[in-house]
Amino acid sequence: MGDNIIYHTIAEQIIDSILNKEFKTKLPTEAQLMELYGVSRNTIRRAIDVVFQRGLLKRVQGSGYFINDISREGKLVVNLSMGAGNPIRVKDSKLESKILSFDLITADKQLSKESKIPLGTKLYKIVRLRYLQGDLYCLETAYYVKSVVPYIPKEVGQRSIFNFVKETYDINVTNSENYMSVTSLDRQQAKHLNKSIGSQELTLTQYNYCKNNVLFNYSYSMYVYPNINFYFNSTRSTES
Amino acid sequence: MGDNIIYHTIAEQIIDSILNKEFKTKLPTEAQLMELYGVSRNTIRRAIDVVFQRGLLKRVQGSGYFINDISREGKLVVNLSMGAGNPIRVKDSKLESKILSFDLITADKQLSKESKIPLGTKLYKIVRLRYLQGDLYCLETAYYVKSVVPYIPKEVGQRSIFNFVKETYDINVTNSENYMSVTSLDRQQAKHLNKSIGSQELTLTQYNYCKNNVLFNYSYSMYVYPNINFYFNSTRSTES
DNA sequence: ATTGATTTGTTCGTATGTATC
DNA sequence: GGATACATACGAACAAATCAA
Repeated sequence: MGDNIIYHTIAEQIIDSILNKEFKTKLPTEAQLMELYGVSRNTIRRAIDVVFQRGLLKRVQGSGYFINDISREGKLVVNLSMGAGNPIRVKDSKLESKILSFDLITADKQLSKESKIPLGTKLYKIVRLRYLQGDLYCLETAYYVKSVVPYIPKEVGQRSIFNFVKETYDINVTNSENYMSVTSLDRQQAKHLNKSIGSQELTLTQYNYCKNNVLFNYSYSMYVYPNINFYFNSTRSTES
Repeated sequence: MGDNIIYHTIAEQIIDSILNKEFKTKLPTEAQLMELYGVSRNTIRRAIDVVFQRGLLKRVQGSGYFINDISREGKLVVNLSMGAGNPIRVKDSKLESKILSFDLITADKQLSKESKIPLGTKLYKIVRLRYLQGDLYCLETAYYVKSVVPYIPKEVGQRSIFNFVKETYDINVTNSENYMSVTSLDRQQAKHLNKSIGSQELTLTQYNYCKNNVLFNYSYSMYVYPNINFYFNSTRSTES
């Protein structure tokens, strides 16, 4: 089940400490963290790298690691660097779903072209409306590769499919490719979202890979939650 | 000027090799790269990490590093993991600008609240329309912190301000915070972009930091280029 | 189907450089 | 200037996944 890779588990513990406000403005120093977790400096730095890549830290040489505040005045911020399955990592945030369709399909030419999933691949196709704290959040169309995820019971569609896949098949997301765009609603989409036809909505298209870059999920979601913001962090060294 | 940090320069060379199609589907093995650049395995792996974080690779244990194709059928893909200053890293892509306003201002309460830039900070405020290959690309409103970037000549607004800042003050972007959202155009914005008032447009808000996390740029840009997609890559270890 | 070689992943140790306080 | 704290780079060993014989 779990993960016995040290730096991963330390990273998760540091993240939890940040979210639980045990670490408030600054992380302990590397030396203190080495002491705390009983590992080498390299391992601590690997763990901190992970936390940093989640967009939770600023690092200042000679000074320390400072905890990032990514909130925006009056806006819902979804941290995409944090994980697609549960991007909103707040204790009391409740995400509910209403299934609109649930099918086992075979990738046709159209889908294959738009998604690059090989023609003929067997997929679960699940369309659902999602609600955050009772408010309409997004319209999601998700495909799961059957050869990786052999079976999804329909009831699971009402809660987190990622959690089900994790608990049942021990499949974790290790890598995601994300595309943000705006798309126009067609008649049916508009109806489901209580919007007018042609309305431009923020759309996130995702490819989720599990261990060793095996694709297990492809999805696109149209977000209608008011003032929603997708956050992510990027780093660069130098440019050519 | 330049950067004598080995793994950064190796990373840049690998990226160039990928973009120039010298490496086509796969990177050489770590052992070969160690040989090629005459450095230790750790350093090669650090360099590869950088390339990976740019969203250019898939890594498969026991097999190798595979080059990612992030293109999408009939769509312009901007790789945000790659660098905000020049996200479109193609030789013949030409980005031109038309300055709408250019001012030296002081952060007021409103700006300070929305951007978290301290009240009273002296800033260059530059509003411009940007054109990609002659086609309207975005409406950008950018603020540069004067204490970090002492002077920007107005003419520079027509080309890359990031390049100017880099060449003149040796300031590089090392970290960016990005927020994607949709915003409604006000009357003036609509006029500049040839859209109707209230039209919903894809908006990227960015905070760009230079060495040791000093903020030097804050901006928001509304993108109207048809079918534009913003790509970025995210990785996870395990989830709680 | 097993083995063995190849290739990437994790973890340790150590030394030195550089920015901040 | 000195102490603290993060950054870079080397070397080494073993683990785990893949691939080919």
